[in-house]
Amino acid sequence: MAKVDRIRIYDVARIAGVSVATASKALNDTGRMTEATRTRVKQTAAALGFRPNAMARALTRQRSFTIGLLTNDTYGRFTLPVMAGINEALVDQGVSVFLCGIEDDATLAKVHVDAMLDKQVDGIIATGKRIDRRLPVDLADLPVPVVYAFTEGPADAVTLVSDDAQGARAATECLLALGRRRLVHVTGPEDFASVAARAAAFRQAAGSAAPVLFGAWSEAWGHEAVSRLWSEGPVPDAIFCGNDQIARGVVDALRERGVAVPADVSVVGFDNWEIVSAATRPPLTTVDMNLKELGREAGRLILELAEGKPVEPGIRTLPCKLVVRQSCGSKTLAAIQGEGTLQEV
Amino acid sequence: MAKVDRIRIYDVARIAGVSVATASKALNDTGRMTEATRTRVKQTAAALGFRPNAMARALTRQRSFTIGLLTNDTYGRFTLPVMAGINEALVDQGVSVFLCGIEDDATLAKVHVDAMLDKQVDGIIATGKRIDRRLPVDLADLPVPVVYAFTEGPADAVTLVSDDAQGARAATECLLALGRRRLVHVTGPEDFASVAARAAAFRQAAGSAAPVLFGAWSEAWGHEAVSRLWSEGPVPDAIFCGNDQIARGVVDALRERGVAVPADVSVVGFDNWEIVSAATRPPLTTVDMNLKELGREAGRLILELAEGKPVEPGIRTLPCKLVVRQSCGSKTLAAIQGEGTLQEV
DNA sequence: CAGATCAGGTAAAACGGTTTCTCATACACA
DNA sequence: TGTGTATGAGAAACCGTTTTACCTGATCTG
Repeated sequence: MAKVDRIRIYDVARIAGVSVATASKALNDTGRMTEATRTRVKQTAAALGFRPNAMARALTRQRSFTIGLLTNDTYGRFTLPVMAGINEALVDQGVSVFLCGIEDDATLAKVHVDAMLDKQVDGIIATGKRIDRRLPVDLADLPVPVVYAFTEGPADAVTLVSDDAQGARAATECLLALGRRRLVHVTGPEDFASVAARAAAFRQAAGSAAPVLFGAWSEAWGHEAVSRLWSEGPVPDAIFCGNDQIARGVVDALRERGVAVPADVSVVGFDNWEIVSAATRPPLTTVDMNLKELGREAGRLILELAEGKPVEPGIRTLPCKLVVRQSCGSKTLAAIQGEGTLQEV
Repeated sequence: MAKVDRIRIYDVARIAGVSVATASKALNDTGRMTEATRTRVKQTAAALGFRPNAMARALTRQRSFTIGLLTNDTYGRFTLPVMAGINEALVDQGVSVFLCGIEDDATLAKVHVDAMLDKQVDGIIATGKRIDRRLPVDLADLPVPVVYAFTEGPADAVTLVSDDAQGARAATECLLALGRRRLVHVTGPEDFASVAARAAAFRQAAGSAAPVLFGAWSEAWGHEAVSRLWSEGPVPDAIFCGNDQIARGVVDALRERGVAVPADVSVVGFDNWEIVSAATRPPLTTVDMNLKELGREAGRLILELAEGKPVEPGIRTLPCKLVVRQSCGSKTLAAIQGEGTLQEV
């Protein structure tokens, strides 16, 4: 930690032999001056390693090149990829991200939002772990723009979600394309909007009589569902699961029962949570919600809003893509479905 | 998004009938004035909802109340808990955190560090996914203090790591206390410092003849290790695993082999990665590295350094704690070991 | 050749606070 | 009554940029 005094624009100006005003304009490509002067200043600045003080700049520009990211997903399952995307979209615009983890604590959320506003963020991205729940804080009437990503916002807000229906349809159609006919959907709690959307899309593609089993988002529920399915009626030849944890439970239960995956039964998951989907034996074919792209889009949008550009409010739906591994069974599936939303790995 | 002009200290001063200077001093509890004046100003400020502009304040104070968090752990396994701890330590000090994800990309790292310095961060916390690797950027000679948490730093830096040896010892001693005698350690790649430290501690506690199997950090390796152990020499009655993924592979392999856990074999993991350890059947007894506490400590330290207080450089080791679930077998283990580093869940 | 235009540059005023000095006033003391 | 000293408050400088307004020559126009 070397305490060196930073070079100020004042130093650059003095050494380049111009006024501070000229130096500023030269460096920002504004104002009028000979090209010679401009390059001379720029070269001097570069030689001295001048980097403008962002605080001082923010003070006059009324723009801090900083945005706040609010999340209640402390586990990171959904937030991490979103964050990666946001960062990717913002880093080369020179925008930094304040990360604020609020765990469903309204007071904490308020503290963080206030701190962000004090620090003059140019905008806030709100993100969560559930698409149909709001963060425990009201972000309407803030003096800065807000983008909601993977969490519910007010009706007139800019909101980004992944297309649950399209993802579920892709999964179901994949199973049908493989020749499977007795499809079952084993999914999470019925009160999740995603659950309802995926189930509806499943039924639409697989036939309204296709069974849907609601339960918990856990491996244990996957196990239980299998034992229920195999003890009751006709056994399915394909199971589409509401998330990868359930799918893993299903696959494990089938193996223990001596049912071959994918030979006897095809299984498809949802989320593409690699830690689960890649460790399953066999690795899971699953629906990827493209959360990183969703984050990138959120970054782009908050930037546009921060720059005062108009952005159409409303809910934007981003497509999911099916990631084909081994649990569904085909190696030529990509050939069968020629869609852009499909990805062979 | 309501565009309301923020209240400035100027407004507070005018309405309270004092000068800006007095207002500032009143609000910051500095300078001299009658108590009456001070409270009047404070009340006015509160009534108006005045919140000082952090940028302006940082400009004069030379302190931004902002720190940067640099990480290459994009997966979040280790960074997330650390982050949570940092946040916890900093939020009520009014300090915000810039999150910078750099994925082993030196150029990206440099960009982020420069951006952080431009934004006048008061300090930087570097964190990673591996205790014996450095981030791809040199943070020595920075004009701000740096704390290294769960990543390697220069010898004269302030570094925080968890106590691998103590954690491994706790796990091994737990197995011994349960009456197990044929202990095996199944762990990750030999070139990890953590692996070496844990293996050494294991051997020290279990006897130098106790076998150690090095492999990968994966469930698959856990499977393979079991098949190797059960095909070769005498079978163990306790397996201490280098992480929870290996442990889960081990437990699954044992179940498939008809070996009862914990009746026949006790299994202990490492990391307490809940998504793995809690989903294992039976749930894993495992070593928790206390990463959140490590984060909290990192937050405290960077704060002290930022305030100019002296902090003894060197490596600080934080204790792990054993989290007892069902895979090791005892329900009265807590009674056997009376240590403070033990936690029943 | 006077007056208008324009190119190139600078001084000074923001931005919103903090901090250092200075200055009345009141009070104690000789 | 004159002098020295706390005390409370304000004026002004400052932090490091950007931006506005203005100035000075040079060129153009009629």
